[in-house]
Order: sequence, then C-alpha cells, then structure tokens
Amino acid sequence: MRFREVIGHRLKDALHRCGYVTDDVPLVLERPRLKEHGDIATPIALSLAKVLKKSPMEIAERVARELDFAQDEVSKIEVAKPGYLNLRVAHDQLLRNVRECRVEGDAYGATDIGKGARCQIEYVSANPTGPLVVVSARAAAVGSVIVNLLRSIGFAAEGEYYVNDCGNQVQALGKSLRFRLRERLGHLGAGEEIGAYPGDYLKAVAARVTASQAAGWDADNGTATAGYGDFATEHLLAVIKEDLRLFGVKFDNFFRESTLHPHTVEEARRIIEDNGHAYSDSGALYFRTTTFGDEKDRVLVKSDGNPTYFLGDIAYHLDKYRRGYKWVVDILGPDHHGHIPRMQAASSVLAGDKNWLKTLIVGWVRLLEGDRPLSMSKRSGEIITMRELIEDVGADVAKYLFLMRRSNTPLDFDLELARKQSDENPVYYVQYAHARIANVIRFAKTKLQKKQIESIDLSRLDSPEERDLMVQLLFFPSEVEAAALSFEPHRLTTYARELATLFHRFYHEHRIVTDDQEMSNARLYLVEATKQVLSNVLRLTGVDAPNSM
RNA sequence: GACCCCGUAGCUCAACUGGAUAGAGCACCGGCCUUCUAAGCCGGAUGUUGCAGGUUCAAGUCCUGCCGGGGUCGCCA
Repeated sequence: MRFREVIGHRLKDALHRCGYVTDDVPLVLERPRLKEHGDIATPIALSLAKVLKKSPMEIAERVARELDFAQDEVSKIEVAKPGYLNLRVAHDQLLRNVRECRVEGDAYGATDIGKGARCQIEYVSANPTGPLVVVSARAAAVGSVIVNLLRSIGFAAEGEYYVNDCGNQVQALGKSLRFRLRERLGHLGAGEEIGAYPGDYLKAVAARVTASQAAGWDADNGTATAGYGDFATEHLLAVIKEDLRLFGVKFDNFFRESTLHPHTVEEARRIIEDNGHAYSDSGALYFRTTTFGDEKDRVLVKSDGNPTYFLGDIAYHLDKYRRGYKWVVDILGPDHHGHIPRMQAASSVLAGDKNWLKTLIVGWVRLLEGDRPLSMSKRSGEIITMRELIEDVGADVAKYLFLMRRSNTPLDFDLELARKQSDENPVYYVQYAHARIANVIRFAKTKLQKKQIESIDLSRLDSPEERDLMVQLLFFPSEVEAAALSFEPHRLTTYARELATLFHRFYHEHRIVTDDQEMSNARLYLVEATKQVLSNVLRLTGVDAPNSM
C-alpha cells in the first residue's frame, strides 16, 4: 500500500472513531505550499465543520487525538490555524521509501488501481491526406503519455489511430494526385486544376506511380480517381507512420474506417433506429442528439443514401464498444470540440452511458521564431510539418515542451528557444540532473568500496536537503496516479523539474563521495534512488534520460 | 447570433480540481568552480489572478453579466 493511502486509511479510521460520518465529504490530502505546514495536510475538519455544526479547530483537535500512526510513519501531527491537520512524515518512513525506489526500480511509481481493466485512447487520427503537422505532434505527445500513465496505474490501455481511408476526401486526394502525375508526364490540359491538395508532397507520391498503374486507373473512365486516391492514401499513411516512429510514438493499432463499411455502419444505424432515436426528414435520416444535450440533431444518412462521417464515427465507436473496453478516450483537435455533445449522445446509446466515452481537447499550437509568429496558412508556404519540427529541434525537446503545458490550452512553441542547447531550455535541466548523477556514480565506483546495498545504513541522511529530496521521491506514485486519472501529463514535467531542483540543491550542498565511506554509501544510495525516479518520470514522458551530457 | 476554450509577474506557464502568505522558468542585477558535470547553486525586484457582482468558514478555481483573444457552428471529412 502506498504511503498516501496509508495516511488516508488512518485518517478515515480516526474520523470513524470520532463518530464523524464523512461519506459525502471527500478526504482531500494535499502537499502544503509552506514547509512549516508539514509534508501532507488535510482540510477535512474545515469541510466537516458545516455538516457537524462544530468549530473546525475543535474537530481537528479531536481527530488529531484519535489519529493512530506508528512512530515510524508520522512523526508529528499538528492542528493549525483555521482547522488544518498537518502531518510530518517520519524519517524512518522516508528511508524505507528510498529503499523501495531502488528495490522496485523501473516499477517504482506504478500501482494497480486500474486492476487490468481494458481501455483505449484514440489520438492523432489525422487524415492520410498529407504529412503530419505540428498540432498532431502535440496530440501524439499528449496521447502517448496518457497511454503510458494509464498503463503504469494498472490499466490495460491501448493507443489507436483511426485512419479515414475512404469517403470524399480520398476522391479529392486522388484528383490532386492525378493532376501531379499528369504534370509529371507533361499531359496537363489547359485549365486543369489541382483541387484540394496542392502541397508539394504529392509530387513525391506521383513519382512512384508507374505507367501501367496509371493506365489501369484511367481505364475506368477519364474522371475516376479511386485508384489514385487509394494509392495516395497508402503512401501518405506510410509517411505518417514514419513520422510517428521518428517522434518515438508507437500505436498499438491503426484502425481503418473502410473496414466498417458497409456492415458495421448499417448496424450502428439500426441500433439508433431501434432505440427510437432516429427520424426521417426531407429524405435524410437524423439522429435526435438534442435528447442528449446537443444543440441540434445530426444527419446520419444523407438524402443521396450515403452515410455521413458522423455515422461512420458512431460505427467506429460501436466497434470499440464491442471490443470490450471499459471506457475509451477520444483526443480531439482544437477544431473538433463541437463534436463532443454528439459523440456523447452516441456513447449514451451504444454503451448506455455518455461517460463511457471521455474526450480531451488538445489546444492549438502557435509556432514562434523568437517573437515572430510563423504563419500557419497553407498559402504562405511556412507551414511546418511534424517531420520538420523533429529535424529542427529534436523529438525529446519537442515532446517535453508540448508536455509542459496543460493540454487543452493554446500553446506558443518558440523554435528559437527549443533549438537552444542551453540553460534556457527546460528539457536539459531535468536531463542534466540525470546525467550528473550518472557521472557521480561512475566516479564513486573508483573511490568507494563495494557494499551490499541491504547493509548500507541510511539513517544519517537527515539534512534538510536530503529530507526534501526524499519527500519528493515519496510522492512520486501519487503524482503519477493523479496525472493519469485526470489525463494531465503536464504534471509529470512539473514533478520532474521539482525533483531535479531538489537534487541540484542537495548536490550543491553536500559532497557525495568523501573519505567517510558510511556517509558516502548512504548518499550514493539516495542519489541512485533519485536517478531511478528521474528515469521513471522521463520514461513516462517518452523523453530520453541520458547518462552523460 | 448560439455554443466551446483561453485571460495569472515584462515573457512563457504552474497552482494537487474549493483550501493556508498565488508559485516556477526565462529575461534583468549581484554572488558561488584548485575537490563527484557551472546545461548547476544562492540572493534580489516584479501581482487589484481581464472587469463588476454573487455563492461560503474559504474563490485564480463555482454561478451571473460584461470586456478582450481564439475557435466551432455543412445532407464536408
């Protein structure tokens, strides 16, 4: 059991012994901002004051008296000002935890609260009509870390990319590719237009089309674009996969929309109809999503008989539901927030619960070159692809900078700053701490006698800097849990920076390898635990933890 | 017009989801390397949390109304 849970249990027991019923009052545990307020605090007495009609101080005093901690768990219980209960973690508890970091190694921070439940995160899912751009990079960073986080708290989480490989846009893409091919061959007629996808990247695709392929596609009739469209889609999907690989993001599955047609799409339609949520109007079939809070009803089948994208998406979620996920997350681009109510309506009908589908919006990315914003319009030619971003600043830097901010807020990404390999760049601060420790360990090997780690005495690690560091290590698991459950990867980077700060401070204040073998071994032990946790946070964020810099 | 997101230090962002004196990084100024990595550490200034009300023991956080920025509102995908 994690330390935070221990605290929670002991508090609940104490509250129970006091006869306080706390079922509808959540037990909040927080890390106080000020050191004088201890290591962990709860305002529970303040929350209870109203219900119990007693003064918060009185409640807090009473609970404090009933609290039953072992000497080696909590060393001080304090009731403070308005009614806080402040706890100070015992030294022995901190030392035990430092050992735990080492013993558990890569698994330190992991829990099993997910109990193996299957869930799925769908992210990026950009149409294969061109290379991935910067917003997709942000989505890739955020989505992959959420998958990592959920796995580390015990969910069987899967990451999936939904590939829209059919529909009008494939036709349009085909038309543009046909233009590029005819351009290549010098067959362009006067007034012929490229259509929806004027980007240069289709030239590369056109270069791969052989004469016989083209002849086969054109044989249907002069305007058929299906062959071109499929060809372009496959090539661009391959490009996308390569972009993602370079970025270090791995999906468990690429799900193709085309596999849903026509069977699953039919079924999805029927489920909505059978549940009484569909009606016809002017030749089209509607889903009465307003029943579920949407602002207007949405078309499922157009009057020409073709399913809408929306119906396809419902079919996709029907498929997910049938795969048995306990819940799923859709990570959507900033221009898709309008889709949330209708997808929740679908979730309500398919799964009987609108919260089966959880959504998360990834905000816009604005690229800056120093102070100068880069124009993201396609016309300007300054549009930056994910590949260019990776080549420019590196995958680690890009990922880290994306992860530093809350994911739903708009983000300014300064390329000039990202490119700098200096202290201005926040990634290196954390990586440097890791590399620094690795170096100390190498140095220590040459100076210290080898010792069985179980026999190392840690009890002299009692300076303020050592204690602060150990407290930070202690709260790693609960930080992972909080980040995972709230889908907030940025908490990891915040935690990592704090941990790095505490380490650097400690390093500056105390020499690790000295003539005092006992003390050196103890400090080395602590520093190795710190290295382990730094490595664990960085692994969750998908960023490399270098051993030298 | 309707709906959604954002507004916090000069800049970029946090604030444990309603808790204590709103914190970091950058930039700026000053100090610290003959000993394990100075990509580091220490110190300094910076705030009416867009504005106005409201809810309560407690509001940057919740509710209402404004102001400013961005976005979405197809039988497109």
